[in-house]
Amino acid sequence: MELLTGEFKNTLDEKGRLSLPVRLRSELPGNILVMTQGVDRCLWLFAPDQWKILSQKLMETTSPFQARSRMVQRRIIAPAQEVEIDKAGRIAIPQSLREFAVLNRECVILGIDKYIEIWDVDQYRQYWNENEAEFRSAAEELGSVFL
Amino acid sequence: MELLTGEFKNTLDEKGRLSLPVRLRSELPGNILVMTQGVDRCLWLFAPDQWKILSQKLMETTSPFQARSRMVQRRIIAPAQEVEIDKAGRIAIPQSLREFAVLNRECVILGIDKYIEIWDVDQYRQYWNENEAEFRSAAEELGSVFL
DNA sequence: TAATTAAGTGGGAATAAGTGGGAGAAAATA
DNA sequence: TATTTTCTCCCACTTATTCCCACTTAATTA
Repeated sequence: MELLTGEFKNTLDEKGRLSLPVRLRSELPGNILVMTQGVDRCLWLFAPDQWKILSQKLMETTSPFQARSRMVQRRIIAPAQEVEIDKAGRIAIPQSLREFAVLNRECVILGIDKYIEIWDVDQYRQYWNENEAEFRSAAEELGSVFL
Repeated sequence: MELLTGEFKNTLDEKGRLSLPVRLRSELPGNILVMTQGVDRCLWLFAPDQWKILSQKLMETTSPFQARSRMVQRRIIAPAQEVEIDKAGRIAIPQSLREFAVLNRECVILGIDKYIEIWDVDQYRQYWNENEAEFRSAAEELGSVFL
C-alpha cells in the first residue's frame, strides 16, 4: 500500500478487456474503479473515493447554465463509468472510452500516484515525441523544487 | 445507485424511439422522465423530482413582465414534456424536440450526474470540435483543483 | 535446473442489451 | 362512417457483454 506508480505495457483483447498490472492492482482499495476521459487522448482511472472528491469539486464549481461549465461537465464528468476488476485482474473498457483514446491493442498503463492513465501505445509515443522540447522547458521551471 | 454518468451511442429508430443505456436507466428512480430543450442543440432529461427543483427555481427567479425571463421560460419550461420508459428501456421522443435537436439516427447520450443529455451524433461532433481550444483553456484553469 | 506458482491472455457458452418490425388500438382525416 | 395514420404493446432477432475455464509465459522457489 505505497506506490501507485509504474509504467506498464499490456494488450487489450478482442473483447475490450485489459489486464491491470498487479503492482497497481495491489495498491487499490477494492475491485471497483471509475474511468473517464483524460484531458489528453488517454483514459483516467480513479479509485471511487478519489473520483468522488474530484467530481464533487468539479460539480460544485460548474453550472449547466454556463457554456464553459457545460464543456467541462461533458468532457470530464459525463464520460465517467464504473468498471469492475474481474477475477483475472482485468477491466472491460466501455466502447465510447475505447474509441476516445483510440485504443487498438497495445496499451501503456501509467500509475501516477493518485490515479492511473491508459494510453494506446502509438498515441503515447506520438505524444511523447511531440512534447519532448516542452517537457524539457517545463522541467527547467521546476528548478526551484529541490530534494 | 451511484453514478448517473457515462457516454453512450444509440440509434433512434423510424418510430422516434431511443434506448436509454441500462447503466443510466438503472440509476433512475422510476420510468417517467421530463424532457426539454437544452441550452445547446441537445435535449435535457430529468427525473421528475429533479425537474421539479429546477423548474421551481427558474420560475421563482423569472417574471412574465421581463423580456429575458420570458425567453428563459419559453425555451426551458415550455418545451418540457413527460416521457415514459417502455418495457424495452426506450423513450419515444416527441417530434418537436426531435426537430429542435436535429436528431437523425445516431444519437449520443450523456449522463451528467443530475440529468441526461441527448445529442445527434453529428451535432455533438461539431460542438466538440468547435470547442476544443476553449476546453483546453478551461481545463488549464482547473489547475487549482487537485486530488 | 526442475518444479511450482503467479501473471497475463484467449476463447466458449450463457446472458443481457439494443434494435427492428408486426398486430391491434386509438386518433386523425376525409 | 370509412379510411388512413399514428401510437402502443408485444415478440423476435442480432450484437454485445459477462462469466467461467484453460492455456502460455514469466517469475519464484526448492
